Amino acid sequence: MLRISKLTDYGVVLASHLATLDGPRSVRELAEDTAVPQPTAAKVLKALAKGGLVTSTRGARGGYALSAAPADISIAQVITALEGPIAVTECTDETTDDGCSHEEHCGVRGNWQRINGAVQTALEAISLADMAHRAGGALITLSLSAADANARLRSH
Amino acid sequence: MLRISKLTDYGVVLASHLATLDGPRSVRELAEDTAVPQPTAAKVLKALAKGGLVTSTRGARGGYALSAAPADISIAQVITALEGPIAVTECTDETTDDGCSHEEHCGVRGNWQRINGAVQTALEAISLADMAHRAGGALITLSLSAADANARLRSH
DNA sequence: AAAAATCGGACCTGGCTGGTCCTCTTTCTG
DNA sequence: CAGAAAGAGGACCAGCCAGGTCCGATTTTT
Ligand code: SF4
Ligand code: SF4
Repeated sequence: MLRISKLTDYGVVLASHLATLDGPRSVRELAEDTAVPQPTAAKVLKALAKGGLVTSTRGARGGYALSAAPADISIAQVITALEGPIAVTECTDETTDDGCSHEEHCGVRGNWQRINGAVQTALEAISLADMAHRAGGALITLSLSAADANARLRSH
Repeated sequence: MLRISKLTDYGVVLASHLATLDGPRSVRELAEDTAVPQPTAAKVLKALAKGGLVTSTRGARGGYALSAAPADISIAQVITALEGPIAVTECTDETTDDGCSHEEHCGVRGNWQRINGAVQTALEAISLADMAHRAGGALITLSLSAADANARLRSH
């Protein structure tokens, strides 16, 4: 299924909604607007705050707000904040020194890492501003071109 | 993490390895070559067979072989066979009539579906032949272009 | 002082993933 | 024909983690 977790999805929803606002809002308000259960929304927002994507103000009249302009926050950041670095396969996760035993004699590994890179690049290119606008903004298109591929490789 | 399951990964490894061979091989042989534990490899190959990606011959001297040319099998097919249709979010899975309650008033849904489509297209474009060759074949490149995006949308 | 919020956890539970094993059936081979 | 080799088709289990709830402490406003 290649699915992102539901919590992450909520994170994107919450963040995108925040992108349409200016000032900080309380969890209750945000939860109501997005139809996400309050406790869950709170958990997600806490994680986003820990990731530095949103800023929180405590106390009465406190709440959450984006820490940067909507166009400057990518959904890749949201995903990373909620569920760690993007890694399609186990071996593409550089943080944990792996669990995949073979990795040495695995022929497909290199290609997976390139796929992973492509996905990551794509998600990094999509901003909250893009997501906030219905049917708006940039869309990923994928082209398959050996020339481009090699160019990309050489440039790294 | 956005990760594919380990079983699926093994499926890709096994299928890619099969792509480098011509005749059918037994599970034992394939497991040894790829360093995948035999019982697990058997399970994976059974799933691939059910998905029609590999053909099996029973009895002594039996085994598994690809059911088509390596260039004609995409890793998207492998993933689909192992873990169902590609669905980045819950609402992009058309088979199950959803679990995501809101979906109605969810502003980001449309964009997710486009992302999903892009990922799917990308994975469909990568063949086993590509994966089998180390550092070989086509690579996905991503371009962000509103014009292309709209063109793609209109064409659907 | 009281109310409104977030912070930082702990906590639980169900489902799923990874992995094993066993029994049947089919086919080849001697 | 008999036995060995190999896949088909499940059942089965342990561990993990996602999803979700809740509570006490802290901070700020009123
Ligand atoms: S090394 Fe190979 S088998 Fe291991 S996670 Fe990477 S692609 Fe999968
Ligand atoms: S409808 Fe919205 S909240 Fe539900 S799965 Fe799709 S993107 Fe996520």
